[in-house]
Order: sequence, then structure tokens, then C-alpha cells
Amino acid sequence: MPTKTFEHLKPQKKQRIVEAALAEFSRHDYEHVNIQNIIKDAQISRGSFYQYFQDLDDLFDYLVIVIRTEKMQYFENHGILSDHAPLFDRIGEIYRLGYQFALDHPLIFQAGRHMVATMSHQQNHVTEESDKALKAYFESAMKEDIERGNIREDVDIEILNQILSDFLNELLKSHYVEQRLTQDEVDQRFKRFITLLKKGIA
Amino acid sequence: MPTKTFEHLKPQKKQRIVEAALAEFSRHDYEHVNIQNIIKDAQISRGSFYQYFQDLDDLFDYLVIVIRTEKMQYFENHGILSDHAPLFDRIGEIYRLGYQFALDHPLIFQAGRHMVATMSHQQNHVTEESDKALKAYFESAMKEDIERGNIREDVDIEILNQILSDFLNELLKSHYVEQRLTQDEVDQRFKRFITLLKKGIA
DNA sequence: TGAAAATATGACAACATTGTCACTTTTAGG
DNA sequence: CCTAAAAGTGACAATGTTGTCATATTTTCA
Repeated sequence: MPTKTFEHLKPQKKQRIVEAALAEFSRHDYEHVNIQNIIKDAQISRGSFYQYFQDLDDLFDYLVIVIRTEKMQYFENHGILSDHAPLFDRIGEIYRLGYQFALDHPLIFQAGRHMVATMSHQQNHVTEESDKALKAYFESAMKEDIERGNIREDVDIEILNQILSDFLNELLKSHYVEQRLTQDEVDQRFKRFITLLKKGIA
Repeated sequence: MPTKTFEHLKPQKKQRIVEAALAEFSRHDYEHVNIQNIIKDAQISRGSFYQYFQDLDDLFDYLVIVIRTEKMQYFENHGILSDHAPLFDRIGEIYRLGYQFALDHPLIFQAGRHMVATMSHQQNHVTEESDKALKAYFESAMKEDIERGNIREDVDIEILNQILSDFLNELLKSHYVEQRLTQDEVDQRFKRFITLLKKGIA
């Protein structure tokens, strides 16, 4: 964890440092993060950096928490609106929310993505919590829809959840990260996905 | 492209170099690949390296081709067996083939994965070709199944293809890369996936 | 105000990595 | 067996990065 000194910093300066660090982590592998770049970007001296953080590990752990907190908070603040809406409405909303988060916090989003992508798997607590929360949310939505009779009773909730998150993840990647799809194409894809899922293919 | 000198090398030595390079590329970001490690691993001198490759770009491009060629060849050699089998049999087979490839060529598999994961998107020709081939293969399987009456006529082939590849990709990741799932669990998951897909959820 | 505590600074030694080049060794074939 | 072409070598200068530390600046509060 960062030192007391760091915690005492003015929010503005703290943020400058966090942003510089996120930018660096979204560009490079963990092992090759360049401290020089961070201190240059954040406009702090070399010595200060080592007065705030023990080492890279320390900074990394701190960033994980920052990312996790921001993400959870964002979803909590925006997500509870349409509780008890039908499953697919909620999925659509969650997707839009995820996209909006990426737009609102591009640095956090990209750093998180890159950290997960390049991290060794032992350390994947970066998105673990928010993923869990998301799945729990979908699960409750499914159960409500089953009770309402919108979804057949014997549906395999776990697998459906998996299919949903895989698809949404890839969609977000094509849409936001690689910018290969326009908003219209995304909407189209989403609709077709739901249609297929509803009807089944047999 | 590598120099003539490199092409003239004894296959054994060539392979040692390729393997060292793949190992390095599966550990590090493109920008932070360490030539020192490669020449140490491959037991060649610093000077030799620069006699084989112009620079890192050159080595990278060469590796892309190696990975692509190996992958395509592997699938061509093993994949055509059960042509004209029902879609889901073929999907299962392809999955097993992908897994087998990862087991048979762990270095190539991991390097390819890591290169795709950390690469800027302009350079994603690494797996492009084999992905295309895979989708084409699935598509023809679907069409055959539609003709046979195993799959409804109005099914959205493109989206189905997308769902399939997303799901299989994530499955392979959990199964092989993160080793979070046993063979039994994978089989279970796969069956449940197919069941859900067949029946639909409405 | 003034002095102790907290913060900030950047020069520095230690180390790592790169691409080059003058030189040595090996190979091919006359 | 000899020699010219091909292949191989590692020392080296140039550059970059790290963590430390003695010192300077700022803040706190009695």
C-alpha cells in the first residue's frame, strides 16, 4: 500500500499521479512499466515517487483497487435504475453502461483491460469482483423472468450467463477498443443475438 | 524478412532460434522483447542475430508467419476427417483439435495468444487467416445441417458463428491457459451450451 | 516567529540493453 | 590442400533505467 505521505497529498496531485500511472500501465506489460514516464507525466521528482510507493508492486496493487472501486461505484450509481425490468432490457442497459464507462473513464477502462490481458493469471483480481457482481445481477434478472414466464423454466442459468458475458465482452472489444463496429451495427448485432437466443436453433 | 544467411541455417539451429524467440514473445510485450534473452536461449552470438534479422520488426513478421503456417497446417492435417458430420459434432472436434494444438505446440500457442493480446490492433494479422478459415468451416457445416433439417432455416448464421467462437475461445482460455476447468467440466459445459442453444430460452 | 517534522529534489553509481564493427572461424569447391 | 566467400564472434560506445541519498524546501504548530 502507498505510504501515508501519498495519502496526504492534495487530491489534484494524487490524481495526476494515478492518471500517469494508469496511462503507463495501459501501454506496457507489468514488468516493463517505465517509472521514468510516470514521474515525467505526473510532474513529480524521482525521489518523490519512492516516497509514495515502496516499489512497482505497491503501485500496481494500489491501481487495482482504484480500478475496482471506480468501476463498482459507477455501476452502483447508474445501474440500479431499471431493477425488475425484463432480462434483455437489463442486458442492453448493462452493455450501454459498460460502453459509457469506457467513454467516461477511458484511462481506467483501458488500463484495466490491458492489465487483465497481460497479467499472469494468479493476479487476476483486477476485474474479479465486478464480474461477479455482474453475473449475480444477471442471475437475479433471469430468475425474475422465469417467474414471469418470459423465460422457460429449465434454462441453464450458468451457461446462459457465460454466453452473455462472452458475447458482450467481445462486442465491447469490437465496438470500443478496435472501433470496428458503429453504434448501429452494435444495436443490430445485439438484436440478432437475442433473437437467436430466444428461438434456439433446433 | 530474415536474411539469406538465416534461411541457410541448419534446421536444428533455426528451430532453436525460433523457439527462443517464441518463448520471449510469449513472455513480453512487443516493445519490450529482450534480444539478449533470445540470443542466450538460442545460444547464438549477438552479432549473429543481427546477421539473421534486420531488427525486431523483422523477427516479429517472421514469427507471425511461422505461427500462422503451423496453425493452418495442423488444422488442415487433422481437421478434414469428419467432413459432412453434423454441426455440433464438428464443433466439438474443432474444440478438441484446438486444445490438442495447444498441447502439441504450447510455445506457438502461447506466443500467438500473447502477441494477439498485447498487439496494437493494426497488427492483428496473427490469427486473422485461421479465424477466417474456421468461420468458413463452421458456416458450411451450418448450411449442411440446415439442408438436413437439423437446424431451422431462418437461423442467423453470422451471429451463431460469433457466439460459437466467443464461447469456444473463453472455454479454451479457462481450460488450457488458466487451467481452471478439468476435461470433465469442459465436456459438461459444452453439452449444456449446445442444449441451451438448441432449445432457445423463450 | 522559529524550529522540528514532513515533503520534495535531482545528481549519481550501478546496472542493463542496444546495434556496430573489426576480427576470427568455418565451409565450399577448384 | 588452399583460398575466397560465408558465417560467427564479442568488445565497445551509446543510451536508458533504477533506487538511493544528501540536501533543499515547505508545512505545521507551539
